[in-house]
Amino acid sequence: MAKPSSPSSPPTENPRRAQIRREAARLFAERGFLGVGVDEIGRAVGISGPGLYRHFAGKDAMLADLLVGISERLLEQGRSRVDAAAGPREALDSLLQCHVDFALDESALITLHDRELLNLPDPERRRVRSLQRQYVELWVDVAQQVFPGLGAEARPAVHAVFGLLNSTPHSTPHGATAGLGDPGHPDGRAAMAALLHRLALGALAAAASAK
Amino acid sequence: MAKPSSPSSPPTENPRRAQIRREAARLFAERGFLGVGVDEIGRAVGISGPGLYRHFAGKDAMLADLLVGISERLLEQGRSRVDAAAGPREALDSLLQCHVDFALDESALITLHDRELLNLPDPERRRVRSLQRQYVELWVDVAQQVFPGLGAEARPAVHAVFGLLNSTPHSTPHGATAGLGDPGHPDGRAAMAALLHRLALGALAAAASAK
DNA sequence: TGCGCCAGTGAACGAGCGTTAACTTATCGC
DNA sequence: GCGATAAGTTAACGCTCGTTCACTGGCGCA
Repeated sequence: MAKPSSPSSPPTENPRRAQIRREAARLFAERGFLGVGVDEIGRAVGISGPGLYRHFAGKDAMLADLLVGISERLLEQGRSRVDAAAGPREALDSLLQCHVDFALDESALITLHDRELLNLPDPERRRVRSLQRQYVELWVDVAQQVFPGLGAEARPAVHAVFGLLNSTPHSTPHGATAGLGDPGHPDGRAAMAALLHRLALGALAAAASAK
Repeated sequence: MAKPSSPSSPPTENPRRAQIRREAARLFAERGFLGVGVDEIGRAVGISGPGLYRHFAGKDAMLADLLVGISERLLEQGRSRVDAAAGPREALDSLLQCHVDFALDESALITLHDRELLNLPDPERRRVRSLQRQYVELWVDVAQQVFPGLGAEARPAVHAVFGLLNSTPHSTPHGATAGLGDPGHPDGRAAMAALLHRLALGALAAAASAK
């Protein structure tokens, strides 16, 4: 009863747990939390259905683990980037690069992050919401310093930019880069990252100018 | 067996059907297609569960009706706006205004539009996908005319802009305008529309310049 | 060697859901 | 007035799904 609940990273992390996390994230992102059965998750990792309960307290616990994890990492990395930056402009670029990396490399988690909040048990949902709020706050502060013209529109503008950045999984279902060179080609990823960076900066700049 | 299936708009549209559509869209957007039961939809319109089957062939048919409807209206209105425009720049502004109106006024449908494609029966899913593809194509053509610098990045850029525009329901769950004046105030909506317009144009412009 | 634990299995349970069936009531054209 | 039809009702069926239970093979360790 005390085993399957885990602090975020015990000294020796069970590899099976990591495997389950990976496959569950992929399946949840593909067909939705309610659209995937535990038997299917089990089959994806080579064990069958109820065997998952040796590693997670339940299906809810898997989703909670994924969402709390991604929210914590986003906020933590975002903060460290901002702290390490020389000025607001560098901070914004660093935040952007960090978020784009998440969107491109962990698109499944990014998808879940704003799609499956509802299916979270109450305490974890509050925690994730709180982390998300702090992350937005971080962006709003930096954005207002770089673009003072934003004013009260900073927060909705930042939300919209998140929508822009997080849209990548929608247009490129499985790591393909929609029309930007060969999908598997490493330059495809770089081109997409650069494009997202430019789009986001251009959006914020436009929102801040011509009121 | 021939009654509950409807062409898009018979001369006299059953008001109960419209009511069911409205409530189902709201509930599906709030908690996901698989997260709401037919009893709940029935209760929302004042009848109970199986009574819905007098108006729709099944739960799937309700979702199909909603998604095909919004896809058709988006494409149809988009095309007529482009055809009526004097030039590419006016066409783009008109497309933007049209899409922003949809995002703000029918946020539930916009949410479903890219979230619940998976839960659609196969023929309707193909139809919706085809309509969406044509709608994207419409945007890509116009965007490339206004911003020739976009080149091959036009399509991913347009997808990203859709993510930006469609993010409004995420940040403002129920018609509230996150931080832009009073939520119910008519100016809140106008301010949000103008902001989204500027953000989208700025993003495209930035993507097209400084390659 | 034998004891205990870890990871996994298949069977079973209980709840919830979409759908169907049988039946009731009100409305409307003739 | 009267039968047909539209619009609901409740009860029930069948299936799926998350979870629990009893059990088992393998591995480390005294």
